[in-house]
Amino acid sequence: MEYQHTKIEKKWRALWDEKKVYRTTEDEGRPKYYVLSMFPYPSGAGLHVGHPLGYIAADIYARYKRLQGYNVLQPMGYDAYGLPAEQYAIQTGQHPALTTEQNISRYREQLDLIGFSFDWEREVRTCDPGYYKWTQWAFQKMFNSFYCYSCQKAQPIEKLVHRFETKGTEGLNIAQSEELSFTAEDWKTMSEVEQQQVLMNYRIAYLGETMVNWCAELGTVLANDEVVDGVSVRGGYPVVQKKMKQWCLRISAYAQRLLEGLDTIDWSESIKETQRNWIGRSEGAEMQFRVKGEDFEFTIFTTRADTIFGVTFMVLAPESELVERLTAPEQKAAVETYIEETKRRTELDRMAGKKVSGVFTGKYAINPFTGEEIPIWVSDYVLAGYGTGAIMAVPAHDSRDYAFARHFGLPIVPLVEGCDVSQESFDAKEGIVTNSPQAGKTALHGFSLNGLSIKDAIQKTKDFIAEHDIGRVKVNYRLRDAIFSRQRYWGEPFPVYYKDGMPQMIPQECLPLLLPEVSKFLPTATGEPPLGNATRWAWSVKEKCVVDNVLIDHKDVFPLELSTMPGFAGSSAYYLRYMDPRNNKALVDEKVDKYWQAVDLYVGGSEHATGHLIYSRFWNKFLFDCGVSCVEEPFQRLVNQGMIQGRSNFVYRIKGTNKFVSHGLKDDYDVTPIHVDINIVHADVLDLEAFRAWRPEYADAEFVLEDGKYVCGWAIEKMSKSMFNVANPDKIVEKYGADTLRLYEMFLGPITQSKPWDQNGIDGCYRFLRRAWNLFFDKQGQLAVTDDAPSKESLKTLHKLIKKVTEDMEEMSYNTSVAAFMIAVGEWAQQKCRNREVLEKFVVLLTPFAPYVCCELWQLLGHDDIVFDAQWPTFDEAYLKEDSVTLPVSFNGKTRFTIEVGADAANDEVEKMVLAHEQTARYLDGKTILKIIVVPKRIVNIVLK
RNA sequence: GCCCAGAUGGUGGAAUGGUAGACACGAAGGACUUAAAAUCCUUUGGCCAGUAAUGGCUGUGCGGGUUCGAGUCCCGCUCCGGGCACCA
Repeated sequence: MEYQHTKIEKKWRALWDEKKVYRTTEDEGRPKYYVLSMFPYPSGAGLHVGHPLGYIAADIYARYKRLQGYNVLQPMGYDAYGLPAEQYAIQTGQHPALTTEQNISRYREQLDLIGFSFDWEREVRTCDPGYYKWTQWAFQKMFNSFYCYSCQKAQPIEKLVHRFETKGTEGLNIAQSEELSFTAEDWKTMSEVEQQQVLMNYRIAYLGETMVNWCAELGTVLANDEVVDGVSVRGGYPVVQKKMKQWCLRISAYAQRLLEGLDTIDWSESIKETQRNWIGRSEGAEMQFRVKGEDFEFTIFTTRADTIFGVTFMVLAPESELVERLTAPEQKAAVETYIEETKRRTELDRMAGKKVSGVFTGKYAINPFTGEEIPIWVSDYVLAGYGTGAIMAVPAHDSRDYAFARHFGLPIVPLVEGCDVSQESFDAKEGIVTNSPQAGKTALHGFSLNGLSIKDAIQKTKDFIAEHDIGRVKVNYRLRDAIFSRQRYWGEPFPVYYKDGMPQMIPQECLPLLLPEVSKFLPTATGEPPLGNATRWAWSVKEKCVVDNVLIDHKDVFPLELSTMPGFAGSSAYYLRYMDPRNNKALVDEKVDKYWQAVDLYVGGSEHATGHLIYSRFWNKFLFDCGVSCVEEPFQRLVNQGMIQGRSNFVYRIKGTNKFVSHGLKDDYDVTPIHVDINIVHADVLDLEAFRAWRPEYADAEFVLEDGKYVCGWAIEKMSKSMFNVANPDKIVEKYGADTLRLYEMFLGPITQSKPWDQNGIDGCYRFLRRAWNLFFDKQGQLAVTDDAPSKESLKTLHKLIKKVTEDMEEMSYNTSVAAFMIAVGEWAQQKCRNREVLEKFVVLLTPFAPYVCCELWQLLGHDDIVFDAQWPTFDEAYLKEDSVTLPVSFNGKTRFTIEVGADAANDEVEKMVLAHEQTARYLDGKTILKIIVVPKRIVNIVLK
């Protein structure tokens, strides 16, 4: 029988489906394992070969775990909300739900071909009301919570209300937008709206007026991770800073836990580092500076408290509220002009220009240690959003302060022994501190840092600051709260209405609040988000929401929130929903959650490092605090698959003609390279007929060939439709089969690495499968498996293979496993091994990689059950042992002769043998042995004096 | 500027401190074939010597070091990729 992949794969696809082999249920009797691939956004272009890379790797692992006896959960779904479908809707009027639905069907078709062991009964779609009900639910829970720093967790807002009623803000240690201070009495006299406004300052999901990234082209605000280099990630449109009232998530409250959690999870160092950078923890101190001649103090943040004696000026951010307060009348005009100027410069200019600019406020601060007067300046190199928006400038030890001091001729005072600040600042945090003022000249208690290392000096200063009430030790984070509103249509609607201008949560029993139909997907005439176009908009599947005897669906009395949630909302807890996707009563049943716990292996792209992977961790920690998720970190192990790039092919048209010249001869002509569809090129050789048929303008193309062939040029580029280099998995499955595609994608190289797709290598994997198949059949095509005792060699080959593949599994170095399979099959072919025992185990080993052909072979071997229920074989070292080993013996590194010893010979045995060897005596003539090094089974080295 | 990860044949890539280049592609040669495809076999890091079997030298970005022995460990560079960035 010949290996017919099409027939086999068709047969088993139907059988798997019929027998529901991938259905997973909770089973207390078996250990669980949760494998998850990041769910895709179903784009119109369909899957290319890059997409399944991670899925295949995850699937292999899932199948391996199952063969090892684990109860494996491996679901799949769709991240269905997103901008492309909406942009498409704006252009064509096609409802995004429809486009999304079509794209999903296409994705499903493609995914089904490749033979994944997904339990499709657990499929989720973020745009499905049964799903986003729980996204809305989680949002409401965040609205109704605050973050307590003392107990390090989220708490219900009622607790805070109670606290305000009894103690006001006294001794409060919780996450907040700004520091408020009031007594219990104050609280009680506040109106309800005032109380709501106060609570907004503490809620984890809160409505805040903040600087946001506004993208005019997309008509929406964007989160920090959606903006790179001043333009939107999607579309590359310019983004400006704008103050707007928006829903935000107080993710900054979780900064420390997000940081600490990284040490408990098995993720690549680079992605952890990316998250650490993004969180940006910096330990320092806040210090108060008094303003000269006034009873007014302002606070600065510094990580270099030790440099207090080198402060020669202060700088305020232009946007800082302090600027107005700290501008002397005579400088008012100059400061205002400067601030106007900075406003006009966009974020991008500020980054690109890096021109030193600033203006003096006319006022002076008092150095709390020395009493010195320090001029206060305003400059845009200080950011309003970080720290306190004000700094103490130490030009000797900070390059930005240095540039500023040089530009404006301000003094520079070095504080580190032996440093040279004549050309540049000394930013290093190493060295011995000097130049503290002489005792007596110092304003405070003869405080001196001289002779200390910088590290010790920082600590000493911090201690001093705290003791003398000059300031306090403070940790700052770069991580900002996530802006949670988008002025778009295709997203989860907020379950929020407004009463007296204050947001109210739609009653939980009315969830989900469905996304309304709109007449058009653009903003309304009055500039409201697209949801403003809806006429009937607050409707619920269950019942109408009535408040104060008025239907909430009443625009004028209870306006609804018109923004929708961002893309990351739906993807933040989907792994929990997979555990219990049809549950109507809870996001996930407690018992079910206890069983599946968290994702054991998560596979996806590293581009989500500062987006989804942070939001999801935050979201899960919040749910953990609420007792919904039972594990604090949602993804225990993360593997980032690399990107697959495209390998484009080119033809070379001679300018002004319809004549194409082969790659090797192109230098003899004046040519234009043109991208050519890689599907009509095989092994870089162009199919001339297919090319003529490809496009009408090439119908009568002429060719200049080399060796009778047209050879195309090539280049590695991003895989994209416009470069005609998209390798389509369907086509490969058709030609070679899904098993070959799976093997080849893994064989390409380590999965974590980015690499170009090279169609040319795929034959090798196809050949391997055919050879493997042929092990089971004789020349006449009859099944030729025998029950004879296996030969020693074939067992050795087998156990070598089991060992290698099992070891590779944990590391997911599947490329070397595939190589091991190839070697084993080669060896068995040579050994003429047809032994059932050996070949059966081989089939089990190969199953995760090539499930179709293995099912077929397993059946041909006479099994009634499916190979997925087989047992992963274990290896026996005994078969791998050699009887004897040949060891090269070298003198001072040069090989002289070899000896043969037993495989498990001890070192001293080998040594004795070497010494007894007659050639040893000859070499040693007149020399002394310094040392004999025996490397077991490898080499013997004798060092001579 | 700071942080992280990497650099091995024509190509993708293998190598618990122990025979570098597994495996695959590509290339060259051969077998079968009218021919082609398919399949199979041989060779394939570089240089040198030899008719040949073979032997020698050299070789993992560059320069040092540790070691009997380094692609692997340490120090210093160069280059490429990724992250952060007037974050005080």
